[in-house]
Amino acid sequence: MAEEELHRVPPPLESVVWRSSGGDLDDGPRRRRESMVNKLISTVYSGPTIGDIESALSLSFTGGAADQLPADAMDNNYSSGAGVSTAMSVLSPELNSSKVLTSKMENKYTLKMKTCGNGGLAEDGYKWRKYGQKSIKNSPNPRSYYRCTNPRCNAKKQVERATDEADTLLVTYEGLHLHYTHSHFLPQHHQQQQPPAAPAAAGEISSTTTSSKKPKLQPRGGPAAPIAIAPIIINDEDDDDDTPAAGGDLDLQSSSFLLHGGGSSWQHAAAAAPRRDDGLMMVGVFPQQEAEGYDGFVDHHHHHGRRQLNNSNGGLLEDVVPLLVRRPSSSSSSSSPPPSSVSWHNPYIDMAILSNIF
DNA sequence: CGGATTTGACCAGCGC
DNA sequence: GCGCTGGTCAAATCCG
Repeated sequence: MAEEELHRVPPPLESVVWRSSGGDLDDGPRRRRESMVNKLISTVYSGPTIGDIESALSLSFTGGAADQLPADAMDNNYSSGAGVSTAMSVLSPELNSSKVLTSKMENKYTLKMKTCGNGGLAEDGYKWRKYGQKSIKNSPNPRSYYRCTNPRCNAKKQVERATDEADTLLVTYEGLHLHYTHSHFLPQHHQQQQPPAAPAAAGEISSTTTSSKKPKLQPRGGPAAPIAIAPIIINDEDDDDDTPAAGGDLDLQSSSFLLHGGGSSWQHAAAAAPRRDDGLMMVGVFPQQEAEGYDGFVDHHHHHGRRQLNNSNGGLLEDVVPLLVRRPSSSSSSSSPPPSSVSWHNPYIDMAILSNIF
């Protein structure tokens, strides 16, 4: 099927993970931001949520703080290095507030993603099974329906091409993943065998996880190249038991992650992948609506004894930003620099968003 | 041979 | 009530 030819592996990501606002912040904003970041930090990803991001961003970026971001970071084509750029965009207002896309279902949000020429798709760390496809009225492109293969997970997603932008995909996620991303279960030693060069690693991932016909995150026959997809792994300075997460201590190689405070009530949290000629680029994360019934939600597979961050809005962070952002494994929790000025060098990251689309 | 995908059928919700 | 539409089911098919 032609639609499956598009499947691919996420492109390599550039280093700089978190852009500070230039390092000249007042102590107040800095403290607030550090507080925010610390809040986000825990040793093991324990399911921070959209609400976490939103609250965190509101602490750090409201009051015009976003203006303090580097100009390039404010640009849709934020560039963090030569040959690397990331992009974030806001869905058109009608789409953002679309009643069509807004479901009664909570935790439903849409990713607007842009393919970059290779016709490929990034993985999102989860394994999906297609269970239907429908032609949608007034749309030349069919909509595909996917369900998470995890039996205890009711997460679903719908994928369709944007009618106005041939290279743009609209991926609507619905429901919560009650488990780690697929890659989280990869043997740690696999992940530690990650080659130091992220681009090469990404290439290997691409070659090993992409087949000519039915590329899959984890092709049958076992895990291929170690994939470091991930929710944001946050380290809590106050938490000494900085034991490795399920995914192990991953060196973040060539990663790029950016939380961007939006101007609206919704703070867009986007994991920005570098643009690559043959890559796929996620251009935005847009919740359909604020979820309301997931207060107290705890993913028992995530917390590992760690506190569950406030989850007022529901929606696992990994659903929104399926990234693994973890400081280099060599760093201990006690010696790690304050995350507020996170600039991890040689970090490894593997962003994955889409899978099994067209 | 087992698992994933395809695809027509079926069902529910909604508007008229 | 009827028709339209979107979402899901499930048998057939495909593929490694």
